[in-house]
Amino acid sequence: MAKGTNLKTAELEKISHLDYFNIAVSVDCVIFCYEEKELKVLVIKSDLEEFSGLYSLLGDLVRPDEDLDTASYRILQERTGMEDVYLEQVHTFGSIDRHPSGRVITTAYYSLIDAKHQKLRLTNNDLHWHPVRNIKKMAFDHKAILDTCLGRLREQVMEHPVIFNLLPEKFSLRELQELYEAILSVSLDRRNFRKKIGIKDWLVDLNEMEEDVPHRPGKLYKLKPEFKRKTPRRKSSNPRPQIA
Amino acid sequence: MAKGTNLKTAELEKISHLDYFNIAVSVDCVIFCYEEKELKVLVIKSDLEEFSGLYSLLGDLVRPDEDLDTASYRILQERTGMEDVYLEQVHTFGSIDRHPSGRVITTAYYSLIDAKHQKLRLTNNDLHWHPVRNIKKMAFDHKAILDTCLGRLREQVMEHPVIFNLLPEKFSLRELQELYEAILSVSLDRRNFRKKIGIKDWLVDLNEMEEDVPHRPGKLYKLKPEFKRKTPRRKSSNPRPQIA
DNA sequence: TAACATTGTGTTCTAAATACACAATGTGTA
DNA sequence: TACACATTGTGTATTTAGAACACAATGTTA
Repeated sequence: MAKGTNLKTAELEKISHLDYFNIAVSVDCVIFCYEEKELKVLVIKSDLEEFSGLYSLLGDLVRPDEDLDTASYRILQERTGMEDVYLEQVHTFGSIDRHPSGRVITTAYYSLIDAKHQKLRLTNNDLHWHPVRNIKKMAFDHKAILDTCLGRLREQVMEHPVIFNLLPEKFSLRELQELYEAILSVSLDRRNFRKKIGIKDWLVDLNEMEEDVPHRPGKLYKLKPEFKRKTPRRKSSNPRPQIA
Repeated sequence: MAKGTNLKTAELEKISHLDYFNIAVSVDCVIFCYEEKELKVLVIKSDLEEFSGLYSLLGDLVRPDEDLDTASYRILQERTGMEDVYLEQVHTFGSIDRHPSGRVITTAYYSLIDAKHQKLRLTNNDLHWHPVRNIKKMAFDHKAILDTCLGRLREQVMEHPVIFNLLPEKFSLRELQELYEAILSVSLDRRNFRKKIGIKDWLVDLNEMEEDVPHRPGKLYKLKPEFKRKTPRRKSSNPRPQIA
């Protein structure tokens, strides 16, 4: 092993039934939605004795014939019935003792979906949307995974038009602002918020109005199509410098 | 597997010698240093037929009894002889066919070290520092790993005092600016650069001057001790909002 | 002692962030 | 039918950060 991952085929075969392969690989998905003015995450009751009563994230072992992105996409599809979702890898958690049954490393993804479009397989009623801010404790290291993904979401939200994956096609600026406030746990000045969103030039004015609201209706907007990217953004390796 | 990673011990044992464990887990380290006014990366000649003549990053399989972080730290120590290094996880690469000899997923870390303090095990003379901007092609998917890590480094450099891990304890503002310029591939205005660094309040003026320079010597500075963090920063999950 | 390379420093202009108030519109209800 | 209510839509003044830009002083080398 002295030369890194430059394993020769023979070497690889020699060790392939030894300890080196006794690490299982899984993915876990932090699937966010926005419902009742709250950021929620899809969780399921843990069926391990050790974690009885606690919730866990949705995950699965990675199959030998699928890559990590495919595995997380599969989980998302199985659970939400949705085809076209925003999904991004965040971090890999690999502590020795993170899984009580053996050595399992897991790669965490976060996903943003529109609550209205999802059709949960709720036949299994352990599966449900849980408000993120109420969650204190989870099975495994899933609370740490959730926190890390929430941190990443908060970073992304400032700079990239990802948040729209949580909203229906048409939305008012009030709904958008409430969503930012829910994710960031802050309150924002309405005029400044509108100015800033305006500068970003992400939205199209649909010339339609809200309906069925018990107050003066607001204009409806949608995201400009060129910003609808469901696949993970590619990080430019040549960003505009911010230093001097 | 329908309940994610909630594997019961029995389930785990049942599958533990089946295909699910036929995925090997490795780490790869993108170890940067700054030498001769260039950003360099530590590489080694690939010893696979398929990649003859190409360089690869330093990596190794993760041992069943070590964390991912521990594994990458071990590689770093083995190769550079250094004890106290900056190391941060970046991304996990899991394409099915990324390794010609079998299914190997790898978690990439990047590391920043001071070229002067390192004692390379150069007995193996395939191992060397290679200028990052010359590298066009590498073994495996290592060029993509390098690019991703360089992208992360560029992001970090703007906001966090990580760059100082590439410099000796004492440095001049010119050296610091040249390092920023090397990493970001831009040229910066000297007065604006100094103003911006001043605002950040990262440095201590040592009241010492450069020596042995063929021109007017500049003042020497060092990083304030409270910013010396070798361990990965913890991402706050409650950042200051930048929206409105 | 002159040419050279580099240090150290400040102002103006522009862009973005923040703080803040009032008239207009549609709904619900007395 | 008119009033209370909730919310929309809009602009200015202040502060803060970024960008562009020039010149005298210092130490080295030839």
